[in-house]
Amino acid sequence: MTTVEERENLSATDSTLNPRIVPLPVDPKLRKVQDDFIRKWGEMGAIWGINRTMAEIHALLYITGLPLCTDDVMDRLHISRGNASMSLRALCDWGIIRRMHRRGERREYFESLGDVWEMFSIIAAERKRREMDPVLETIKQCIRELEPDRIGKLAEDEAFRRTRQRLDGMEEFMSVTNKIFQQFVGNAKSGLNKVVRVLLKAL
Amino acid sequence: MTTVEERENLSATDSTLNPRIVPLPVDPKLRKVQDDFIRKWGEMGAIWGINRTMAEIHALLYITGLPLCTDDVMDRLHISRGNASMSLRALCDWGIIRRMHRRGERREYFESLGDVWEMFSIIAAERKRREMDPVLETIKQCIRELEPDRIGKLAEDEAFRRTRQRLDGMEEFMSVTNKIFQQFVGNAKSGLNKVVRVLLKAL
DNA sequence: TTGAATATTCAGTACCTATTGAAACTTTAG
DNA sequence: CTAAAGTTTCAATAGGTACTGAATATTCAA
Repeated sequence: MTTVEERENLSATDSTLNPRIVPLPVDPKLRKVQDDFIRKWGEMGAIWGINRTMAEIHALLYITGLPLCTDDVMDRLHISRGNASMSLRALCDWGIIRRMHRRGERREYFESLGDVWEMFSIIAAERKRREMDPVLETIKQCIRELEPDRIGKLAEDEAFRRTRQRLDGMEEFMSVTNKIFQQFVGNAKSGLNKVVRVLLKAL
Repeated sequence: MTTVEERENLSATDSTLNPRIVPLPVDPKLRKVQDDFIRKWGEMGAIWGINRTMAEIHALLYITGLPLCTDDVMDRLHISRGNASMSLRALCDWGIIRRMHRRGERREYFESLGDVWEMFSIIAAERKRREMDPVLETIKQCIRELEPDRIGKLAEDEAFRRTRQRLDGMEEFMSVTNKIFQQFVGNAKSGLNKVVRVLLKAL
């Protein structure tokens, strides 16, 4: 971690060189709260299907509400440059953080989306696409392969009937779930979206 | 895997000893369909927060709709006794498969719940308890720690205000989500439950 | 109580994912 | 163009989770 010292030496001797927008040292009380949040968010990355480091970086950007650069992230979370770089890129790919250029600055900054609803919509959309859609496709394929014209008189066999029944149950469930996701994901640009408003009113 | 042969030799010489309720060999067409389903379900275990083997065992029990014993599972999925035992127990703990005794039989059998809605309710309830509740608790704790009477005049500081704002946004989101889960989980004993019916009507 | 059938546990290992850190690459100011 | 700043890549490896299979425990019929 020589980079840190180097950078701090530089700022000490010439504070206009490589100035970070927000110095990392922060009021200890605030910092504790932020760290608690970051830790928990990291542990719970599983909910998102995201690994710990990615979750922590996101948590840091979200909770501070500031654009931070790679070095800020490295310093605050004690992770390597490579890790920070890859994870930041992955978060950008997900679309829940964004790159930010500052006029006249070389360094790139990253900031989190501020709207939680939008963030979760994005995540939901992506996971639906990656995880639910393929399963639904497989199930439909399975049902097709068990259609009577493919299996002939075996269609009456007990084992076939049971399996087809189970496939039907699963298909119904996933189709309905899919539709709901679609809605949630579709009009979710900001704030409580339609799905949620409908539910809150009705319950 | 000597166990398999031993067991099969036994059945060959004395078919009343250790009879498995359903012989594993199954019509190849049906078997292919079941295997496709099992494979995909295993790959997608992540959705559930469950590992591949557990997901595959569950898929097998679900798709066949039959009570199977540990050896059936081992043979069909080519996994070790230890693995089968641990995974079956974990699935029982989740509550999505059940142990079954057959009168006059020593061996234990396992069968999957048949109602997909009930299964997912159970899973949702468990994940909410394990994953969402602790995060919400942490967030509330963070908000408490940033209350003006704890941090005094710092409450007006820009950094504090931003962090508090972010915490509030997250809290709103998670509280609402939590309520919806609660409903889904509460009255979900069977079939399309209230939450889903409300949504389907409204959308 | 005994022993055969069955079930569970767990130390060791295989396998896989995440992380590091140094080298290679890119960009821009001068 | 060159040097300095910044970014990305990737081989090596650390670290963690899942799996095996033999040892141990449990159950039940006789």
